[in-house]
Amino acid sequence: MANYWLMKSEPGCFSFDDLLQAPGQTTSWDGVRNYQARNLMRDSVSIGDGVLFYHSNISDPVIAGTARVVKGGYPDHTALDPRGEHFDPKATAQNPIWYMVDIQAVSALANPVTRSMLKNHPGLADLDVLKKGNRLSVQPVSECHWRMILSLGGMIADECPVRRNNRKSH
DNA sequence: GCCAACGTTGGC
DNA sequence: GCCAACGTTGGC
Repeated sequence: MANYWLMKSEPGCFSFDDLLQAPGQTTSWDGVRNYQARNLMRDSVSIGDGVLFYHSNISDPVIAGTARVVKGGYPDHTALDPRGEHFDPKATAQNPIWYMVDIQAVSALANPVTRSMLKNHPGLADLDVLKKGNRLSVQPVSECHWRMILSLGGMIADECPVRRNNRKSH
C-alpha cells in the first residue's frame, strides 16, 4: 500500500513549475540535512508513494501540485562534493550519512490549496504542516488527509470515506 | 522584518 | 550528559 508525503520547498529555490520543466519532470530531493527527514527518506519513502508539493516561506504558502516517488531512498551524493553547497565533510561513500529520493511531477492542482484553506478545513486540524514550529521538510500525510486535500484542490470528488463512517462514534 | 520554535554545536 | 549559545526555518 502506497504512503503519502508532504514535501516542502521554497519556490524561489525550487518550485513546482521548476519540477514540471525539469527533464522527465523528475528531480532528486537532495540536500536535506535533517536526521528525521533523512530517516524517513532512507527507510519509509518508497516508489509509488504520493507527494504533496508544498511551497513554504512565502506570504501565502500553498500546496501547488502532486508528484510521485519514482526512486526510493539512496545516498545523497551531493554530500560528497566539497565544492557543492550541500557538502558534509563527515560523509563518505562507505558511510553516506544523507539520503534522498527521486520524485516526478504528476499534476498541478486545479485549485492550489493555500495554507489558509488548509486551516479552514476542520478535517485537517491535525495535519502536521499546520502545527506550530514544525520544520520537517518531509512529512507523512494520512490517506484521509491526502484525499481531503486533493478534494480541496479540485482533483477528486469524494472526501474521506473513513471519516464519513466514523462520524457517529465521535 | 520579527520572532518563536527547533536542531545542532561545543564548553564544561 | 547537561545546557547555553547559535544558526535556521518559516509563519505571520
